[in-house]
Amino acid sequence: MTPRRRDSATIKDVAREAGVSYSTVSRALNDSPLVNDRTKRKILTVAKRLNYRPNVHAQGLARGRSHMLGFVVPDLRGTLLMEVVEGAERALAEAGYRALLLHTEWELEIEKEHVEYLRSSRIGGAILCPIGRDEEVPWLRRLAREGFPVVLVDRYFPRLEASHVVTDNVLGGRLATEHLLRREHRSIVCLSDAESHLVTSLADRMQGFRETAGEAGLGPDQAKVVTFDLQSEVPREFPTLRRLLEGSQRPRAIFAVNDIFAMAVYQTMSRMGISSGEIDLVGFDDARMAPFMPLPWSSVAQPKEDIGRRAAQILIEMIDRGSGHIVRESLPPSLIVR
Amino acid sequence: MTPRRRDSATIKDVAREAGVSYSTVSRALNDSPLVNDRTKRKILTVAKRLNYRPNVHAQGLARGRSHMLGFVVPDLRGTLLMEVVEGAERALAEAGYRALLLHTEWELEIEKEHVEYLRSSRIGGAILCPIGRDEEVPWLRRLAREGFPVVLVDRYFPRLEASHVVTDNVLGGRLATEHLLRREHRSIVCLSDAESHLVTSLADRMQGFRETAGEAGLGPDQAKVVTFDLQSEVPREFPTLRRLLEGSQRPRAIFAVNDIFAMAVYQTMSRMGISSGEIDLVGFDDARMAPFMPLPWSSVAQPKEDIGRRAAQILIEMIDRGSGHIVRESLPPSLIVR
DNA sequence: ATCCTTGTTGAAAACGTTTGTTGAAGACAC
DNA sequence: GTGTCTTCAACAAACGTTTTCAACAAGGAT
Repeated sequence: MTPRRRDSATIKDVAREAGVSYSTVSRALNDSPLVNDRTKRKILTVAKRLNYRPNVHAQGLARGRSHMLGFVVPDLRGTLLMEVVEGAERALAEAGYRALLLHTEWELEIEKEHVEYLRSSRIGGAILCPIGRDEEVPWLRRLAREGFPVVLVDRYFPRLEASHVVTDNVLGGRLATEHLLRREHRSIVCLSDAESHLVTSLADRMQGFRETAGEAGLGPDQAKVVTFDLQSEVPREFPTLRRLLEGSQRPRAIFAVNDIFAMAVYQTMSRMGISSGEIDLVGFDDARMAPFMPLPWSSVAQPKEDIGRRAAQILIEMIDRGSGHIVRESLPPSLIVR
Repeated sequence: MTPRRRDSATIKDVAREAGVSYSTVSRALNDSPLVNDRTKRKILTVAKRLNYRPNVHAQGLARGRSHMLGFVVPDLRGTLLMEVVEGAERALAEAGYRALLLHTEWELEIEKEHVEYLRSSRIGGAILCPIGRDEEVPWLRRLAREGFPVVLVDRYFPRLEASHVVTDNVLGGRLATEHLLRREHRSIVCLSDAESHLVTSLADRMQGFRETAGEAGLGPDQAKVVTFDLQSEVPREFPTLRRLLEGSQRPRAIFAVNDIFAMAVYQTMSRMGISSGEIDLVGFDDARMAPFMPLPWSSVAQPKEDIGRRAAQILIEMIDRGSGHIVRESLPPSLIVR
């Protein structure tokens, strides 16, 4: 082999310099109790002087696992994942782990590739936000079955044996609805996505809405659900919303299951000349743009960073303890009143 | 060593199964010309059948370099970096590279740690968005000097021997100003940050503004620069802006050097009851929330994804070619008129 | 004295690749 | 036949760690 530029001191350099064998150096660096304190101190001094840093590949090879993890996310453009990733990265960094960031671009095929890559590259574990709907996740199932440490965020599959951390979306829907009830509304519209039954988080928010409205004695007419499909609406015109807001008996209280919808409502109101005082609007997600709006609306804030942080903690726990113990957590959201 | 669970077939399993030595398998997998085509095909078939995937750590160790790179960014909350990272990740993934995401949290000390980590862990290279102001970057300088492949994004240091990819901010300032001039304004206010002289991107935008205004014959009174410090303003009240917009001789054309400032202007106008038709506002960054505003303003859009993509390409080039060739690129922004 | 501890160290075998070197077999010219 | 070239495959030595095992010394109990 051609000699390579030596990037950094190795364990052998330290050993030679300190006058001990390199196994002793390894032990000293890993703070093993098998090495004398004086020797340990000497070795650490030498290591620092030589600016020794371990070769992660050699460590990964010898240990059979590494301190590298993976994030697999569709993308970061939504209102949630960027902060989740940041929170997780923060917690991981504190524990000495690093994570690869892999985007699936909302493609099942790419997701599968990334997951396979993680498995085969002896990466320690992963935090996933899968795009698959429930049952179309054979590789996820395989992953879990084979004991690869995985934590799902923002999504859960009831029948999948894997840890997850999500927002308590039922509670979120409840908070939003209670807020509107507290303001004396006896008739509330819940604005949701046409495909909400496929997305557990949205379905849960609506369930919270229905439960709370029901408990308050609101009938089906007073607690209506209106769905629309943001993609298929005429760009930026939202005919569905115009229809909803037309006429004098327009709703006075709207719970939008996410802030993108709330934004659409707000924009439509503004276009139709409806003053923002006329309708009580509650969104969900506490999107970054929300507080910047001229007349910001209230929103249910997800504990985004905490989701990431908890997911990281759980993952690290699984790795360090080698436990296959499954943890399912729903973190409580909070209502931001504006 | 305790026997470990065998995660995946190794090169030796393939060799045994195919009836050849494992060095031949390695060569076949790397498509070396030193192995017969028939043998190669057979080996590839067996490898696929056994679901062989190389162990990245072993490869990294043997090759002395890896296909893992690093992103080092302050955070992703701004208007730019998230998309840059996405664009870069996309380009890297296509080329078979993966990247660790490391946040510096705007702390010099953490940045230094991350950079040191990358260097010592034999990572292949990195895309950096450093927080340091110009000369306080000794470790960056060291990195470049030692030939570690690095590409800077969104920032450049004139005296640093390192590649970078940035937006052509001078051109951006020019586009914004020309837009306002085209709309017959003979008096324009440029709203900038109090610390803009420390940030090359903002300084460049202002330079573009001054140049263009000067060429159009606007005097200092007609092309004023107003600076304010978003952090220190009374939260959400922006007294500086109120003062600016008070009175009948308020500016009719404002170029805000970023969309956060544009948002602040918009919000203040709204609070003061100034109709949005009264002032022509141009922002910078094309922030995600901009198009959602009830009356969106125009903005200079940075080629965010392209910055990431180009940075990735340059980095890969440096790594694959082993060339220390320095590439400095300014990508042109474009004006989004709304 | 012998035999166990206990504490500390070193030698050496992994971990799964890449790659320089060697050698075998066949082709071809003499 | 012998010699030289090619083509291909096997051998073996790295890469930098971790970890098992054996070794040795010092001390205490028998």
